[in-house]
Amino acid sequence: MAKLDLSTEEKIKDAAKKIFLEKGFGSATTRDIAECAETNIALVNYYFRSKEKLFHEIFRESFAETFMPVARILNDNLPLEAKIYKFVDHMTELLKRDPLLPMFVLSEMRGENSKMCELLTEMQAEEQNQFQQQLEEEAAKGNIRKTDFNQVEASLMAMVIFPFISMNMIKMKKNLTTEEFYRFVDERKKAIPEMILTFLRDRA
Amino acid sequence: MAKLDLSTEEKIKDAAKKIFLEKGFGSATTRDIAECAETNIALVNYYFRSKEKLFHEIFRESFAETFMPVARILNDNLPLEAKIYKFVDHMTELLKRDPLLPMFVLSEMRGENSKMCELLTEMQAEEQNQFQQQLEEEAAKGNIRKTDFNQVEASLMAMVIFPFISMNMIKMKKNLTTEEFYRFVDERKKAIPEMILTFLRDRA
DNA sequence: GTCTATAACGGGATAGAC
DNA sequence: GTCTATCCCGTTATAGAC
Repeated sequence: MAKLDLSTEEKIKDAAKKIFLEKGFGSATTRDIAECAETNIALVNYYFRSKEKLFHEIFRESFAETFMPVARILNDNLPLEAKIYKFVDHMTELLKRDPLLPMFVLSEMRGENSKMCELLTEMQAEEQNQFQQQLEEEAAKGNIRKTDFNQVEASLMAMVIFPFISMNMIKMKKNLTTEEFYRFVDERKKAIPEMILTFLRDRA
Repeated sequence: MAKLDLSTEEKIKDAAKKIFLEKGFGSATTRDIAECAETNIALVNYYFRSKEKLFHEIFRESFAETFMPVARILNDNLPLEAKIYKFVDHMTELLKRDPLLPMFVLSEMRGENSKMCELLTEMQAEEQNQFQQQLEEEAAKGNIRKTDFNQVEASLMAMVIFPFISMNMIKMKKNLTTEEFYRFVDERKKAIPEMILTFLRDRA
């Protein structure tokens, strides 16, 4: 059980991630986190100074270090079809490991929340949208339909991410176990690229 | 200004909806709500007994009375194409009036939250999926491709709802004002049915 | 119905011993 | 680094005057 050998700091961070992802900043308490990490409140503050600082660290790691690298697959140098399949596959696998991540990130950005927004703007300053360029070039060559890039991008992201955001609702409505839900999103690894590519290739 | 003539109870409910939708249950405080309704905490509790009771009332109204009726358009007796266009159009208009609604509903269902889940199960007990039957019939007739209904439904919902859940992120990333964002989702009223229908009609 | 005042509680943070 | 005890504040909820 390697988990028991983790440093206290790591145990607290793991616990904090679990609690924050489940409850969000507002509903999570430092007591929850301390208890879940099998220590006490004083140590949480000893290592991280405050609940807010701890939250920021979790948020940054979850978003910048976990989510963004996968999102950047769209900027890889790959043929269109392979790229879309790879993106959907990798993103789905990431979200299966961390299904609460999208809800966590997005729910903390409600109401023009200043703190998180700052974080994000600095993160994505670099972005360069190789994907947009690729779609335009393929359209110019007549290989695919001419489309509004933003619409395609939004639909792609939506189709991959949204099922995880509404996971509990889907599981309830369709009466699925977690395994069945994961089978469902695994099937989407094929269904989503199929829909997008069928649409793109149908030159209207 | 009809708003000033509202009964105190209505003013409190309106304020509560605004605050809860912005911050979620955990981060919203009764003080916020009272202040926003231009009264005091005592009156909030006088009319609604507790913060939690007030929340439940808002949640039920938002979901059952606002969201579900539009979702049920998929069970209307309409030709496939007209139905999809109507659904996307009505849902988009609903969400433009209440852009925080999906985030609100879904974020309160994290972590297998028992309270909200009960509410939802009783609500949707009736559902009968005329839409699924319709897709199967059209496929049998050879008018559209044979598909997995759950995948199509998930993609449709995702494409309509997800942009509102990630509204702040989109606005920031693409540097959009609220008006520009609304123009973006208005364009989706055409883009989404187009993608779905192109896919369905392409008999693989 | 509406307000002021306050009780009762819970949460974040810290002091200080070890 | 770790723990116990405690402070202090914000929050919910209510009692009681008007």
